[in-house]
Amino acid sequence: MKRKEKILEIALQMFNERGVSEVGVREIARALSISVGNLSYHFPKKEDIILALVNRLSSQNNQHYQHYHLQPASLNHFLQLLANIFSNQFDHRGILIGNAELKHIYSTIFDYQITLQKRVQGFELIYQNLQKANHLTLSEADLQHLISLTTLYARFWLHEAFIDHVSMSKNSLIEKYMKVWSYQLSIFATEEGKASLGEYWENVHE
Amino acid sequence: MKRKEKILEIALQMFNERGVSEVGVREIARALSISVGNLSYHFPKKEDIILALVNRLSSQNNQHYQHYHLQPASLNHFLQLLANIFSNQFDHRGILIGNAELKHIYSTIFDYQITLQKRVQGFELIYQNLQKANHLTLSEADLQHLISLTTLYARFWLHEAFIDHVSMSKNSLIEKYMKVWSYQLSIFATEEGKASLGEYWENVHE
DNA sequence: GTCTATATATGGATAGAC
DNA sequence: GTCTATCCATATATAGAC
Repeated sequence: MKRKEKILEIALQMFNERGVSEVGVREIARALSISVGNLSYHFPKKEDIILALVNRLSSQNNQHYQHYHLQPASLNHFLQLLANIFSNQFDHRGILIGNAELKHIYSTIFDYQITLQKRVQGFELIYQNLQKANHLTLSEADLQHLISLTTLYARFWLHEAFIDHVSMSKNSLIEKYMKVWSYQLSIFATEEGKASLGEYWENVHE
Repeated sequence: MKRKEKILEIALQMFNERGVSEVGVREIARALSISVGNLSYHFPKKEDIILALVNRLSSQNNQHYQHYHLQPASLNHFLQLLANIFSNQFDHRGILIGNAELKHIYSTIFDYQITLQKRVQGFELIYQNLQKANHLTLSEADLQHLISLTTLYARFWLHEAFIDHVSMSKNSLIEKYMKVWSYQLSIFATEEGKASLGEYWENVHE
């Protein structure tokens, strides 16, 4: 089992550096000092490697969501959740960006439409609870708007970051994109909510 | 010259349907009823085809920007500009989505950082003029926020659309994503600005 | 589990005749 | 401009020794 994990680790590193389509199975095997045959024993197809990495990303994100819901709803905690997800996405950037096979892979793992629905419903629940906690003030239209923008932003900030700001560090990038979203949330935040956003940024800069 | 254009037209159509990486030069040649050698005569590398399509997209978008600036600044005209750009992007979706080579292509055509700067400055100018025209009320922070979100949204709505809503028609998709952005603009719009947004949607539904 | 070797397929790119 | 034929690289997949 150790070997499979090592393969995933090295493969992800190479995908991150050069992109999925630019990395061949021979190169992965060489980087691991094993043979192609051996690699094929563990992951018969290259897609199986990507699949395993996608699953890992997905399950890690789910853990972050679950952890969030154990806490009282607050914009501070919500930003922490986003930062964790952003960090996780960054670490898997190789398989999330410019990956033509990804769509096909998603359709093989699960019903993608259901995944999307769950994502939307997840943010809906979070925002509704933030409203109940008196951190946000949202009309129904505001809520739907925020959900639409959130689902897009939380997925594609990484694409822009990776294309436009290659030279920036992981932490700088996450901070940059978190600040934009924090600002967007502050538009709909109560005074209590704004204070909670402030708490997040105080903790970040310690 | 006729032949080159025909190649671009068919290639783009195939890229849109199946993605750049899934379409081979042999298939393009077959669809055109010419030989691979002949195709290579016009475009020595597959990348040259993509490059030509990227340039076409870029120059068409520039024309839309120029046309916008000939008109008085208004949110109505700005939405029209966005709709034109969205439409153009949709038509070139094959080369904009899931295209691992795109980043490399951009770096070969021009200094990409300068292109980015121009894009940001372009939106800055547009928003500043909309403020002068009394359609938007923006603090400096609002302005920067809106620019950040715009540059991201105007590029990646297409990715989300293509991944999540494959079955929707071009017009429905553009309307869906335009509505979200219209709502975002309305947050910062004056009464006059909101009326101008309303004008746009009246004309759309005629 | 791991190796070497090889079969098979497919993709991009090119050489040279017409 | 257009063709045919071929080269070269890479991916999957498998056989069989250790």
